[in-house]
Amino acid sequence: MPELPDVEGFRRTFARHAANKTVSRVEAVDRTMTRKTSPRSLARALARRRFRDPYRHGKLLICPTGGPALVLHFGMTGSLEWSSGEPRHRHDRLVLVFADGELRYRNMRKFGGIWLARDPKALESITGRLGPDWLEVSPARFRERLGGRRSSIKAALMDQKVAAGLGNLTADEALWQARIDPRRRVSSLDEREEATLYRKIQKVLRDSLPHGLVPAKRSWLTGSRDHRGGSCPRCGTRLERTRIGGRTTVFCPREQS
DNA sequence: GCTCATGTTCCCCT
DNA sequence: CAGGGGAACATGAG
Repeated sequence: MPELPDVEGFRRTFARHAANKTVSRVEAVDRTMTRKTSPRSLARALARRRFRDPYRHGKLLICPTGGPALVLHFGMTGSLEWSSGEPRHRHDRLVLVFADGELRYRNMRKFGGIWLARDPKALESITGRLGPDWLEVSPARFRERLGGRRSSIKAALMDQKVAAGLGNLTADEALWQARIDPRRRVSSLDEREEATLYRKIQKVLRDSLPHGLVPAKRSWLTGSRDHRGGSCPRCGTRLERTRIGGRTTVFCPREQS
């Protein structure tokens, strides 16, 4: 699931249950998921620390303590679950234990990862490869960062160095709403199309935020993309699928060309 | 058995 | 060097 709206949902979960609270201990850390640290170092560094308000950069969730910060990436199947009694799940890869319950980082496929940033410089080494967060980037900055690319527009939107947070679903959705063919070269878009695309991306993200996921709305591409033989919610044309950047890409061949 | 999956990275070509 | 294709990663679901 995790694209920007999903991670924003996880941020809210963390803020509600873990921020301004002290972790009593850290358990069940899967050692194949820790990056540049080990389960033991992580547990030692976080135990008895008090979390501050978490924030998000693209698909990364950053959880500062005042000392080290916990950084989570959810890959394709990650989530954050609060529990005050239910048994743990087999895919829980990290458990933060608090006095009133547990916050569990769950991740079936184990893409993504868990980092410990001991100082601002270490944090910068984790986030530094990402472009600005999509909810913060201005239209001018977007155009500037997009400029000069020779790739398809969809590949550029998925590239987290341009701006961070879009994924396969949100990229397809915004391109469909903007009526732009995902296969087009970035250089072929005119100013008006770039402006429309920017607005649609912002709209897709902002409309999704309250749900904490990208909703499968009937009026959106998301509502039809999963059915075999699905049709365009606007014009009824049979949707087409192809692969761009290694990912399934769904679009309306009539309106996006 | 087979295909496909909302992410990222790395290798090999062009 | 930029970018595309494909594979890899790990674990399912249908």
